[in-house]
Amino acid sequence: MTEKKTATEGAEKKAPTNFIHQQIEAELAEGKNDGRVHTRFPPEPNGYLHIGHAKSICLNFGIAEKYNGLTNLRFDDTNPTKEETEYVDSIKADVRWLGFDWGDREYYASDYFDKLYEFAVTLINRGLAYVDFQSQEIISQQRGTPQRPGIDSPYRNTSPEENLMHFEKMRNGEYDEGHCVLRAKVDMASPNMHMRDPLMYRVLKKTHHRTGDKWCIYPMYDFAHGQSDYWEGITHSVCTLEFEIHRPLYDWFVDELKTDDYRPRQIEFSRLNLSYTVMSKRRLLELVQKKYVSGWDDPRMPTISGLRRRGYTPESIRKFSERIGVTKVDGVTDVALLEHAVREDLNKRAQRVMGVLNPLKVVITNFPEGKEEMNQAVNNPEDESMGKRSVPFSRELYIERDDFMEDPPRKFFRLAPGREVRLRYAYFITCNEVVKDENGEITELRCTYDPETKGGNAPDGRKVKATLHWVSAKHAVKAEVRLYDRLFNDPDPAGHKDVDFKEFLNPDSLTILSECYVEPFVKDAQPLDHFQFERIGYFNLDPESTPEKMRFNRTVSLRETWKKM
RNA sequence: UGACCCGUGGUGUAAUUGGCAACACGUCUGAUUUUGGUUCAGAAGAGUCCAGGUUCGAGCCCUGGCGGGUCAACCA
Repeated sequence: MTEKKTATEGAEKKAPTNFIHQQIEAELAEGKNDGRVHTRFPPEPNGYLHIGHAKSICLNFGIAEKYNGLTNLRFDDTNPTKEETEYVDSIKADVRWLGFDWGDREYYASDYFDKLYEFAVTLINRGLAYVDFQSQEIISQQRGTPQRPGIDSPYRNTSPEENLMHFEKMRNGEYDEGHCVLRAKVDMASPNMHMRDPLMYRVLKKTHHRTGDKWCIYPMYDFAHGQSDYWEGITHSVCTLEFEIHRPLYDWFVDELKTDDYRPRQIEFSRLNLSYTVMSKRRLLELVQKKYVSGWDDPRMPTISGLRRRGYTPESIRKFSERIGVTKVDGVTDVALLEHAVREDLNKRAQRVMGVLNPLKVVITNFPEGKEEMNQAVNNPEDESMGKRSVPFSRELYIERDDFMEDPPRKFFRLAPGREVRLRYAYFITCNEVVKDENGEITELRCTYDPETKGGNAPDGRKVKATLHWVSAKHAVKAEVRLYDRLFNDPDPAGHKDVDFKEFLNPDSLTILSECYVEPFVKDAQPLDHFQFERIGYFNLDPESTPEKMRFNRTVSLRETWKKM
């Protein structure tokens, strides 16, 4: 239930300072905005949120928390051809799951369509906007290149009256899609392409997920975003680097709108790139649509929903976001940092349990047939309050195939012929016989146990070099376990100019083990419950798991310092 | 041939705003251990893209290079 906590709980008020915090503090010192700090998280509802968004969410809500401000959730829904309520719902669920609360400040760019329209009319009246009837190609040509200035559109000096009439007609649906657009009259010679008379409105005869068929013209993002921030009283518009070049345009629009000194200040930071994965919504959408993964919440996806299903906790994601910091340098963050964050979190909270992934049968020849014993096991050595549980022991067990070697190398100190090891929380056992089938495959181990070592300690003080996990064959729950590996083989799959990122898909990113045995304790587990399978890794119960066929996802393996040679 | 942004160990960040480069991850030792986990102790690894300049002193300031990124969607 700790996952229900809001991010504002906890006492770590001294969050690491970054350049954005520094700028805010400098402004606060100047008394800007009357000391008010107000941020926003502005996703477009055209896809699911990913870990990169989590960074932004943590940053924005973190700023508000640190400086006693507020954060709005605003959907930038200016393009009805790509946006859907399914995405709106998933985004809200993900932000909440991460532990953040936007109160009643849930906004939509579409809330401002009327005001935006009025503002466009104002700009037309001021001679700062005009309707252009040229084709997309011509407009694009006239815009020039970054190196060469653009040239004026022949419609650039149409009178406000005429523009008004045309704009009205656009709104009334009298012009077809693509027939004309409304453009801002800024500067066709600007070195900044975005200032070369950018589009404000286009005709789109599409039904909008919120405004229905009320409009057949829709504002461009660039014409809506800055004003939305302004109307919401946002003081700091934090966004990613690629919008840096848009900033002068946003400022230009807001300067035409504002009535006093207040203007949102945009600050850009570098988006998160994680090694061995892709982070653009376009590519993630492609993976989903072309079925390279099972969906947006496939546990291999870097989406919030994927990470959740994989077994990541909100706390671990927030901790990760905090640790990677915020800068303008764009690089690639090693997934190892993310993995460390979950391990650290899960180590402290995950219920320990024994589960055998690749079973090898063990018969304890001197243990009476039909006899059963219960052993006490610690639920979490990191948290005594989690108590203990009983684990059944009997004559026939399963151990991990990897924990036995017939001809072990020097550094292998698990079970081998003639060798004694400890079964965790149970007894010392010694392997006496290796049973094989006609192919030479080991099918069973015959061992003896030492009754004196009950609980796992020898009264004579003798030691064993290894402790194995095990499960009683008769009592075990059979389960399916899904092992996940990185989705791509390349550290930067999207970073190759001539090779499609899908070329780097890892064919072994999912391994399904259908015959695993877990101790009966997990029977009552609920979807998403976290466990540590001792000596193996962290797992959680998949939402599609059923009591008849339990399914676990491996979140991350335990750190493994022993390397097989 | 343009404009803007960025360059600190392998990776992500820090450096009291000009004072002998710090932290985390990762890696490698060793100790402890009924999880080859955790924990603990320790080590290696950058002299801050390069070259000049200012200064008693530069990762921080200036100049010029070099390298990387972004920008020419009726996408956001």
